[in-house]
Amino acid sequence: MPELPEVETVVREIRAPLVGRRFARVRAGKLALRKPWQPAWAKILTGSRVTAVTRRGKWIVIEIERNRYLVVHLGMTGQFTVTHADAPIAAHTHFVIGLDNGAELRYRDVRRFGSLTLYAGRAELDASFESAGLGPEPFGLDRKYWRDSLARTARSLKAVLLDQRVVAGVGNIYADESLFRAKLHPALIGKTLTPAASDRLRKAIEGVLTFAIERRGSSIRDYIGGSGERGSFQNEFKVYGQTGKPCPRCKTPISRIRLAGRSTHFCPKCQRVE
DNA sequence: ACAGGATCCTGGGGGC
DNA sequence: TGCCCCCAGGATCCTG
Repeated sequence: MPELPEVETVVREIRAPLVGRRFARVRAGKLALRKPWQPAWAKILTGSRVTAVTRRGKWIVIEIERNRYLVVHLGMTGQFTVTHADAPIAAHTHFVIGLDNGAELRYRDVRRFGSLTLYAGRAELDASFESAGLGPEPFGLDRKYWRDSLARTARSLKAVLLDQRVVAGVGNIYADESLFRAKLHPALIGKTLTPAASDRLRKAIEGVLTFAIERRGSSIRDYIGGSGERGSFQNEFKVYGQTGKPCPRCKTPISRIRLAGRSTHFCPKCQRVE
């Protein structure tokens, strides 16, 4: 579910209630997430103070004193919230971390595609991102890097946008919305783009993500922010999930195809194959 | 190198 | 009400 705007919203909303607090109690559920949780990690976390909360691509990084990093991925249905301890614990809640002021950090994930992992040190954290080949953040992307990345590949633009090694943070919603904004067909082959079209796409990604963060992300089914409230960018979709509805620019019905293994939405008239 | 499919999971919605 | 099928903000592995 969550792509960069949703993850960024969670990070912004859990940062204030977490930074400076100590983890007082860590309770892990029995069901496994995508990466196995080591029971020993609970002991390490207990009593430790949070020093920072940041984001890298779709990953949440919670920095803890003594050089530990709790890294969280929300998968498709992950929810990461700070709530009052007396709030009822929803089904599919896999982690409850009590804070020293009585609040609770909770991780809920219906499909369990997400993960929580503890890294012992910055080097280990960096190595994990590096071994995955995680690409640069989409904001302030180097123009030449982006042009070259496209010029080098015979893959479709949709496939490139979804590839976290090329650019980190874009997922299915924002790939489709970015391609619409840039007026580029999702099936266009990277190496066929003109430099101008490449630049247009780079700026479209930034524009769409920035706007989506302002709207606190998209809440379609499961997503909620760190404070538990829904986002509203789902009300701004131009093409994602708009199959058959009129294109906001030219009124042509929005098409839906399967591309790079994912549902792909676009305007067959505005987004030319060129 | 790349496309496509399967996999990990659970739940919602539509059709019958 | 039940059943079956398809769908879902992701990542990764395997085959051809």
